[in-house]
Amino acid sequence: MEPKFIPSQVEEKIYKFWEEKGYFKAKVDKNKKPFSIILPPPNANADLHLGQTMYVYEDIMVRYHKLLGDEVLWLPGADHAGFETQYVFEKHLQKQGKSRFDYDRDTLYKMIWDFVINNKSNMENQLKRLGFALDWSKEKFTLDPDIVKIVYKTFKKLYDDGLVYRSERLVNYCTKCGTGFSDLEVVHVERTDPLYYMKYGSFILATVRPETKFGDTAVAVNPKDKRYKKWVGQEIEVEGLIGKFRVKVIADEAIDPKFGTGVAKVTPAHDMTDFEIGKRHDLEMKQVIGFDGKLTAIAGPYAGLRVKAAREKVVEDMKKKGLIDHIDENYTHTVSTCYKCNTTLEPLPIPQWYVRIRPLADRAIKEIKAKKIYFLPKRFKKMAIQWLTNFHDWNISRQVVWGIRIPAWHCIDCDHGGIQEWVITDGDKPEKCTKCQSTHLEQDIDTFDTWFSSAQWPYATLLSQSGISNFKFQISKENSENDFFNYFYPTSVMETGYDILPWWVARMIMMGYYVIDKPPFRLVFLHGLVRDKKGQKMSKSKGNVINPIDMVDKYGADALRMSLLFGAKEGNDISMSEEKIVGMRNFTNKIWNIGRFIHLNQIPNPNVKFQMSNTILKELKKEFEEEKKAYLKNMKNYQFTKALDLVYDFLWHRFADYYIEQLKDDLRTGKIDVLEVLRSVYKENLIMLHPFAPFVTEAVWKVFEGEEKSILDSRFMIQDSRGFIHES
RNA sequence: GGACCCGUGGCUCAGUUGGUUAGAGCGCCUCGUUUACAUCGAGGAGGUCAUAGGUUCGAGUCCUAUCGGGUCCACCA
Repeated sequence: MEPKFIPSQVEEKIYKFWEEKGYFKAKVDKNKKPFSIILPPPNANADLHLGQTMYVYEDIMVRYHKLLGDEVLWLPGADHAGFETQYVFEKHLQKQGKSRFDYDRDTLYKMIWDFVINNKSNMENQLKRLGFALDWSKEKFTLDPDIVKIVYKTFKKLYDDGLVYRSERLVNYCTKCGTGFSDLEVVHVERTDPLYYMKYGSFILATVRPETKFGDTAVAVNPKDKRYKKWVGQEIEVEGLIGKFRVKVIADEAIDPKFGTGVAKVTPAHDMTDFEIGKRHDLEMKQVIGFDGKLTAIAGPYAGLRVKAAREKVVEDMKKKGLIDHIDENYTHTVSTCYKCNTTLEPLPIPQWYVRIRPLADRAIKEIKAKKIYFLPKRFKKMAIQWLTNFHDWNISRQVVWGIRIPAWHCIDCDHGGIQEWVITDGDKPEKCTKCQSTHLEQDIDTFDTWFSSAQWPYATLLSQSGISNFKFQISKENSENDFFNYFYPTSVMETGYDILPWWVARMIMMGYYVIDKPPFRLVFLHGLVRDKKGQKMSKSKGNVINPIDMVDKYGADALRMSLLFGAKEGNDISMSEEKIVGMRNFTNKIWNIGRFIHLNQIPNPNVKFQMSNTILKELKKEFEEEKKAYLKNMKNYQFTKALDLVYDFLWHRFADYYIEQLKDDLRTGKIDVLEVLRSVYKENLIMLHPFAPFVTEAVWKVFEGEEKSILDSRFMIQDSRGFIHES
């Protein structure tokens, strides 16, 4: 044995050994208890970041359950990450002086496909470098044909059940990224903008968006506002920049009499509230801002200007005409921005597909309250319910090429008074329009929100394992012919960062119950965010990012893994620093050297007699039993940090610093009882440590037991109250 | 406007149903290297547990308020 543990010499060899010997492969074994986790699928085109190394919690659970003797499935996957990936790819194109508009849809899709597939193995290799005991034979990609098929079927079922509908309401649209979003992707930013009090016919009213006035189709006041009562129902004439125009005065509860002058212009095409008012009063929609972020022809001479420039010009011209009463320069309000590029989002009228959320969310809330799904830490249960309670209908259409195209076709021939007839299938192009039998059908150009497919990930991945030809997609029924699915679904644990609770976890619960009538998982275990050593968020711009693979190269996977747990509580944010990883590297070396010392001295002297009466040995055995008991209790309760802490402290500061020092001479003189106790206590500690530090424990194990042996064949031996030792 | 988290030695954090002299890692100080490990060992300094009340025989731990830091949500033009 080397005097130091050198991870780079053993890690890859050991991982390959595990894979080749099938230690990570799961199969249906009804004599064993199943334990299953679906890995949150990392973005296929991106490198792993430190946040994703937190999935080490899953590896800990997985290996722990293997050592308990359970049948374990940890299923890997990759996410096509629609909009995210397209965004990255566009940056990529920009560097070459190109843009996505230089290519047609199919070409662009093919290019992104190649880009992603080329990068996908990166992410996979990085998961392997971390030692994750994933069953690679079951890996899925969100764009695998069988997964796509399941996504289509889910969509069709939702549609058939009336839970998907098409609506022309306003969507938060990013004119730079060229797509609309769901509520969750909108980032609200506080901003100080001028509030313009402008002369508007007989009124003065306040607005931050004078450039949208060309789309005004009413003026609204609160019905209880006495000041303006007499005007309600009348039409007023307004002197505008492009001539006089007439609008109705309407009364609506949405108007706050205390805001501004209590009068508001109503622009149904560009403001969420105004849109609702417009619906209530049957107002016309005039779109002033186009999808390119420029004003439309309606704006007359201002057409073609971008929003910001248009606003400045409009204000300037209004000032000249004396239409600005005064300006409040210190008005603070919140503005919706794009989470990706920070551009101010425009509410624009685009037809999109929506999921009717209430029935799905209510079911999820009911089941969570009935404790069908548990949360750790407990506080996230409350958060999940709060989220599910506040969800609005979910816009699942994205104006993005990279993704699963929505299986909806509309008929070109029968345009019923502007309302399109849609035919939804589970993927195949329909033969003809159901209304007019026309064969002129055109597919929706939009793709699904990535989260729509990820929401189905647990059941989609497991259903697909039986092969696309014979999977059964039955609602509210047992998938009785799919053993694999029935054995591992519901999965045992969903472990992920708390930051995607609403985006992903809540939606998986909704979809899992809706499609399978069972929870997708029994327990939600949420980990915290990785921060730098000062507790600040890691970001490229701050330059405080730690690349996990660099750390693995330098200190070994075990060190990195343990540094993610050490001194942190499950679910809390964790401060990371290279110093911390160094500390854990030192521990892996300590583990190695304890083994080395025992190994070097394991030559029993036949002339020395057994001395089981040795009091230090008795003490050691007693302390070890206590350690192990506490360890198992903590592991069972998902208190992994505590379990690691226990072994760290025992092995280093008790076993090595105290007991070995005390027994050193006895060991060297070849006392077999001392050797055996030290050996067995040490080996049991290796097993306990294995979920945390799989490589060094396996490496030492092989030195002790032989190259072909694996610590993964070990089982926790538990002594019950009557003193019998058996597998747990 | 609503919700959540945090405030413990220089730094980053543990402290699970309230109970002996409040812990760890790193940092710092002193000492130690003939044969497992200097990626080591022995020893040490250092904390009014944010503040003020309250419950209790007893509170870092429960309750209330205040201050300070962070996060998330929210269609007031």
